[in-house]
Amino acid sequence: MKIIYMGTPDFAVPALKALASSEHEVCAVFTQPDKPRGRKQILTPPDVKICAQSLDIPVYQPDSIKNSDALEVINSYNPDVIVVAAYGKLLPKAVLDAPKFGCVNIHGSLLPKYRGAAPIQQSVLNGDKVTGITTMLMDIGMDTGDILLKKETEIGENETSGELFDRLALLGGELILKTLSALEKGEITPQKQDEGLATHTSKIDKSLCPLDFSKSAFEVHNKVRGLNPWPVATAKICGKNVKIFSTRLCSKAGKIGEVLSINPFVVGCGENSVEILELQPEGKKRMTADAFLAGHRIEIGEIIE
RNA sequence: CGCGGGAUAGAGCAGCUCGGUAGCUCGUCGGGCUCAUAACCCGAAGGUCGUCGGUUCAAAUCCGGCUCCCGCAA
Repeated sequence: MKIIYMGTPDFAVPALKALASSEHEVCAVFTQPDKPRGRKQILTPPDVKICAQSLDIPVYQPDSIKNSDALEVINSYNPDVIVVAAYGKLLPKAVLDAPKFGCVNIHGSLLPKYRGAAPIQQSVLNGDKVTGITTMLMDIGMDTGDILLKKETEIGENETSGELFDRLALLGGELILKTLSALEKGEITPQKQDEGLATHTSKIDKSLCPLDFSKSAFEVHNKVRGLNPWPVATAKICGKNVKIFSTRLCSKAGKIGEVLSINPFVVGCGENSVEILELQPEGKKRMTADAFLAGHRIEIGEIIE
């Protein structure tokens, strides 16, 4: 099939690669405009653009996909299908209707659960045991289109959003190939989503970062995993903001926020406790809890916020 | 010139105001204790104090330039 691919971050790269090395033809890639990133605000191209360029696929970065120019470009390629993965913009009806097979989205959850912006982080934040990838025929709504195929995967007890992202991105690549070949042969009957089961996720935001040790250890641990690698959960230790990169569940019991042990570094929660493994004080580099404690006099019984 | 923290032994920190012997915790190595140990005791090795220059009898410390790392904001 002749494909136009739309995607932006690293999550969308494996599927693009999978398509490019398949029997299908990726004739053009749409991605978000380069954006300033990092401390120096350097203009950085999206990962999908870098990948597309290395594959010698033409790249388009319109500010808006809603104007007629974009539609003209799309029509000029006369695509059989548009594949969308974390593109970052809603597509207008004219674009949805342009390709013969419509627009197929690769979504990082088992729809209709977790429609919207951050399904992968949300599944980790909620401590789900299972998640997956869904391919669906896009319609006007936010992830409301008819479902084509699903692929489940288990979430590890200590798996971070970043790790899950990487795995799901690869699964997405596999699933989109299956989806397209089945779609082409007419072997798929699109399934309506069950609106009664639908849930929606909003964007992840830094206001989620501060840890609340009055919550159960499970919830604290899920927050640490779910916000890694971005924006990363934080706690106040020795009066400073400290990012908490990784934790492990621990069954010791103690007061909320109380340091229960120094080696390992265990902090009491509302229920049970968590062992802090890796952290980063503001202005410092990321380090193990061991290293941090070597230079900071923290006593057993001290309270952390 | 967006705001701010930082660079000292393999790791993490103190020392800098007030210039004068390189310090702490951990790790490493050796020894001891112990049925045993990641526990405890004794000892040792390991640092051009980021870099270049200035002031000074004397600079980790005071002054100026440079490089690199990081947090916030975006």
